[in-house]
Amino acid sequence: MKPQYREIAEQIQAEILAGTWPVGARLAPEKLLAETWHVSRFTIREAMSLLEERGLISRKRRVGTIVTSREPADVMVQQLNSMHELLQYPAETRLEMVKADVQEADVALARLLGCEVGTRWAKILCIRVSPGHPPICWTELYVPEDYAGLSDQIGKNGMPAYRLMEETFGLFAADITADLFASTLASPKAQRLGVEPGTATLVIVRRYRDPDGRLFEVSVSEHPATRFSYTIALKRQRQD
Amino acid sequence: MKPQYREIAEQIQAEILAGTWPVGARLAPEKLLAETWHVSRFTIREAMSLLEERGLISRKRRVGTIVTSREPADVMVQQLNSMHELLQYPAETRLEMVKADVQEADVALARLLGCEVGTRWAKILCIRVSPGHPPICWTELYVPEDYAGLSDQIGKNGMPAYRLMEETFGLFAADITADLFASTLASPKAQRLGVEPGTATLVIVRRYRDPDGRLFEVSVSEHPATRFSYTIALKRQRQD
DNA sequence: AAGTGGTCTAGACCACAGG
DNA sequence: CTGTGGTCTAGACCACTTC
Repeated sequence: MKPQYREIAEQIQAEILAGTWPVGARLAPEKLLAETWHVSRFTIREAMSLLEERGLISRKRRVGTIVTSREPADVMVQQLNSMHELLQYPAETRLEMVKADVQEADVALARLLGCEVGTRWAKILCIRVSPGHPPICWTELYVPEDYAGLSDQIGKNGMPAYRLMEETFGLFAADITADLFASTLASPKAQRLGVEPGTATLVIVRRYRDPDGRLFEVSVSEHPATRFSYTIALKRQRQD
Repeated sequence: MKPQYREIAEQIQAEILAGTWPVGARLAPEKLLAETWHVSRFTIREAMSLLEERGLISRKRRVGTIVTSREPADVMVQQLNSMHELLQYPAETRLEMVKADVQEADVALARLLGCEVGTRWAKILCIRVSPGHPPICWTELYVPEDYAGLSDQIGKNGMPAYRLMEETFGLFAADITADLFASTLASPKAQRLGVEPGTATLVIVRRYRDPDGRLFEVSVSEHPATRFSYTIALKRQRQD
């Protein structure tokens, strides 16, 4: 037997899809809906929670319930036991610093980082190594000049750089984006990694932002082909 | 003012972390917890919902509430308005079929597809084109032999292949994984795409499984460098 | 038979956005 | 001031699992 709140959610969802309540419209208050459907407000609230989960409505205290979308969002969930899985490097690998300096963002760097031209960034060059294996990748870390002290911490406890930033400077990575594309490896880096210049590489640009959207770290990693692959696993839920 | 159910959830979470209730232990029934905390069962249930969301407990009707993890899972959510965003090809692009045949999985193919050696698969070769632009990528689709009829549908309505599979054969892609790595492009494909053989490419292998875990489509796409990049955006929530 | 979480009722008070 | 969703109480019945 299907619970009432599911039944009610489905019917309201159908009505939203049919356009009975267009996007932007305000639904009747919960109390009134309860009377209309001849159920208690509790049951209505359970139904509303379902619709909210699906991204169809937005509920605001003292304001009301607004229709925000006509069709349920297709929600894909990636669940990680720890953020480390986002990085996907084996635990025994370590980041080794090669060189650190400070530079002003020119047009090219500003585009890469997604920042303003002229801002000053600490640039930390590293390689990721694994005992008994060839190096995994070449990594360039960019952090705002104020956080240049990060370079002293690289490789500590095997922690990834963004975690060091969180611990050292009290930041929180609330929003992470990763861009992945193919390129070829320039000569000095190729030498460091022990491969031919011009080798195909997987480039991953990761950008870390705090809860206010401020960019506080960008890492650019170049992985020679065959040494690394990146996996994304997503689950999709049926809506009903 | 923090609601009571949040307060209670936090304290129980702290106790789980401290090991007061180890993984596998059963929490007191909701009714008893309500008495212990001097609140109604509703408030306890709200608290339990929070803990369940965080993956700390599992609730089963007529059985009880079991501790399933000591620390909250770091939940990263990728929300897509439609599954098409997973594919990330502009809407005006289209898949064009080049050739279709059937082949038996040898060791190499079985490894690529993540299937058993000896199973038979329809192999459909395609290129993804965009009007007025050079081709975007070379795509090889593999589907179980029973679904070989898919090849007649390729490019229809501009729908991605997995959607055609869903519509045509009543399947549902509940679980999708994507592997990304760099490679170089072999000669015949390079010619088709109008680039030099040996050009660096981004390879994306996508595997689609139905709710029972059965693999029903694998696509292998090779994107010449500079023509395509893949973006992942994740949000992380603080657990209190 | 006893005990469990899921569902549901019929109330209540609150703080504050909006007219 | 009114109306709103968020929080909360104190009950209830159910279907099924476990004893």
